[in-house]
Amino acid sequence: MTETDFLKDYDPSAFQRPSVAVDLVLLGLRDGRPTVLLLRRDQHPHAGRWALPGGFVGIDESLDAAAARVLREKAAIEGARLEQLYTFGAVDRDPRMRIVSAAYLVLLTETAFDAAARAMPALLPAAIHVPWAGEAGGPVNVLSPDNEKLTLAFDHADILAMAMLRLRGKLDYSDVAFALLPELFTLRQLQDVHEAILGTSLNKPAFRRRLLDKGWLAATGAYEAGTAYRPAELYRFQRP
Amino acid sequence: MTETDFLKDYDPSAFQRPSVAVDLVLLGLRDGRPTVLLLRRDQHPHAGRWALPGGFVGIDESLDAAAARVLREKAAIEGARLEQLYTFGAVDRDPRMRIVSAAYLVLLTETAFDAAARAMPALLPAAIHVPWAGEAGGPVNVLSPDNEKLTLAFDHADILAMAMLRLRGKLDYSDVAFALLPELFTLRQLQDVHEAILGTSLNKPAFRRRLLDKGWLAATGAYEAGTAYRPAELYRFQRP
DNA sequence: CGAATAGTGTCTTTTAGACAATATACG
DNA sequence: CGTATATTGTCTAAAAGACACTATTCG
Repeated sequence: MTETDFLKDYDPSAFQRPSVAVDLVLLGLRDGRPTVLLLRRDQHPHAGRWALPGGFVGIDESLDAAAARVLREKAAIEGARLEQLYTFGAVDRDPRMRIVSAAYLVLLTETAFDAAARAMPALLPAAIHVPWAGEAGGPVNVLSPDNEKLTLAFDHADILAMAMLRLRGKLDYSDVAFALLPELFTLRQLQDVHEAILGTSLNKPAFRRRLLDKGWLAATGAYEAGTAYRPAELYRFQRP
Repeated sequence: MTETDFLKDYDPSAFQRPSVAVDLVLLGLRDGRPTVLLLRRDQHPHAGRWALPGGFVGIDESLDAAAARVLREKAAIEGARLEQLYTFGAVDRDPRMRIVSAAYLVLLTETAFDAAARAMPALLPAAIHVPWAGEAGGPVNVLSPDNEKLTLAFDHADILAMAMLRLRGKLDYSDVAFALLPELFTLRQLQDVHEAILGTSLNKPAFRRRLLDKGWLAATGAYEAGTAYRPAELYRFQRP
């Protein structure tokens, strides 16, 4: 190792550093479709485009803590589950300056999603349409409430595509689906969540069997109310 | 948004920034066991402990490019496949200064692994022992060639544990296993790789059926040579 | 031929898909 | 009772596990 390398390793303060940021994918389901909360940029660059909420990471703040803070500041949400997704580090991803950004995924129940949209009127709930491009995933379309196709700022479309892909991949070995549902839910609601994330329809008896066999579901004996037909039993998620 | 927030968003150069680094998990198989290449630290902090090769990310260098450069500089490897693993951003993960580090996984064939170990004598090939702690993964043990348990520097044991977990998770829907094998390989070698990563033994006929049915394998008609018994046919990996 | 491992056949068990029958609510 | 959906039963098809049998090479 040369002297220069040595110094470089030991005194990186002598070198210019990238800024470090976090970006949040706030994901919920609306009308049975995956939906994300976006902020409209009104400044250069990408003025007029829609962006994921984000913020810089403080020098005394872990990545996770920064994500939690941004969640609080920009969406008024406390204590939701944050999961790191991927870190985007292309040199030119932000034309203003070099920013390395760790993307986080936050899964919201319908209640939490609506509360955030109400508390922060600047947040636009935009539906995500995932064209079925095979297992590999692919670019996603983002639609405004008026069904207009939105253009996202920076590389945020890539971030969103990765979020959807990750979600699909984790669907049947993790508890992500339950993070999108309220405490009590019916098996049909659970199946709807799976179908929305996968973008396919599933066989009902097989789905029930499979999920019940996992041992993650506890029947409550209570039933949904206010339906015009036979009410479904309510279940609760319970760690295996 | 307050004036302060506005300035903070627009002029982060006024704030202290974390350093950004990459750390590499250089993974191969030796004697049928997962093995990682480590560097011994001889400076404070964690002097005497073993660490993953790593380096700082330049201001004009993407994360991926930095990982490729470190791979070249510290392991003399060109053009291997790099896959981003996770970004570690705890405040105190390095006592010297705030460093956010993106961990990358590099899968090496036995040939490439040995070449790196020979080209860079400082690199120690350390066997990874993954105690079977269920699907969730867990801490891993790292053993020197003399079978002594090594203590890793910083949070590098966490990084390694995550690498093994990721590897296991991707094993049967991606081509990771083939990245650890030479161009031509036997089905038994492929099964050995799977067993080493999973830490379990697999059923031979079922394994063959499953892998052949994926359509990723092309029989070459050639056979291994120099065995004291019936030679196995050589296969090649071929995208589906 | 004996030893060692490659490769295959087949039976059983498990899991998933299809489809329909039964059950229960509301009005 | 009619309608709409929940829940279950059952048949079939596909996948995985177990185990043993045959095949091929070396010396």
